[in-house]
Amino acid sequence: MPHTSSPVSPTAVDVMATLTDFCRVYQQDFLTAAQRLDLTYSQAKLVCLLAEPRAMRELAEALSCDASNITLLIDRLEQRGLVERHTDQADRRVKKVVATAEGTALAQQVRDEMHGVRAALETLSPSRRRSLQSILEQLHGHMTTSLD
Amino acid sequence: MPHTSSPVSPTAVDVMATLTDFCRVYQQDFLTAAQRLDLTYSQAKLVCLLAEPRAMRELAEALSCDASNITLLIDRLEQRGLVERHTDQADRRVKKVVATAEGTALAQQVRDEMHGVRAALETLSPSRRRSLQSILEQLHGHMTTSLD
DNA sequence: TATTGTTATACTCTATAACTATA
DNA sequence: TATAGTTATAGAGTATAACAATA
Repeated sequence: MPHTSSPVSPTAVDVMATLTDFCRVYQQDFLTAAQRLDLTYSQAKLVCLLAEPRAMRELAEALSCDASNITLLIDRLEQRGLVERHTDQADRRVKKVVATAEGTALAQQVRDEMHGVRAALETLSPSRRRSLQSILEQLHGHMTTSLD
Repeated sequence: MPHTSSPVSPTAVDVMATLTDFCRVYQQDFLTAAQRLDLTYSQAKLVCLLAEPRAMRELAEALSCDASNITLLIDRLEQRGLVERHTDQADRRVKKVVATAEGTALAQQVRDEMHGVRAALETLSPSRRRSLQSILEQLHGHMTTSLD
């Protein structure tokens, strides 16, 4: 049951186990960063998603949760002055959620607080970094297009 | 504000953005797989962690939540016959959680149900797969040792 | 005394269903 | 009639604090 690197190429299953371990550590780093900034996990995810304005419905999709939950989550972020609701004039049913300056700054702080991931990435040589970037883009592209 | 691949090597910040996107998709695939098997997110994580017996305390650490929460989570898994508690004879305060045959099989099913990640990994050439494996091991190793 | 696991409690997250306002 | 967002509610996850059993 090979789990680590071997002279021959690892199978997709081997890589998946490694990827699973890595994503667990990544997620933990994200959670810790969020908590240091007084954000729950979902709040931090929302703030980081709001690089540009998004409808409530889109945010529910991105968090893969029911749309009804977004109301309260955004309520709390709005009370903290991190986001604002703007009715879409093209379709007055839609509310676009927009990050305020504070919200945008906090999203950046979340990323900055992910010391573990950041430091680990700094240990990569430029060529390995380029390689990782390229492979992740291939994987991500394949996974998102296959969902359409 | 470069986000995608470019002729020069991407910075750690560039790669981090890509990694964030990828981990979000990965996590969603895991959640969907868990829900198809009637497991909550935390339950699925626990089941997948129990390749070998672990103390309640260790599980809390792995899920980075308070130890008190593990009690109810394990209660539910135990009621479904997926895990068992065994008092550690070396230290009778400790309870080791052990996956049953059904629990082990279900953990494997969770991994099998992650079609998106699996299919994406299948698109990698052997050399890129080997490269990804090696890079992830470097990153994971760096992040876990820096936490000690 | 310190540690493991449990219980009780309160807050947050999440899904479901019923409602409103717009389309 | 269909859709975007809201409200109400119930079930699950989580942290805090206090407790029993064991070390």
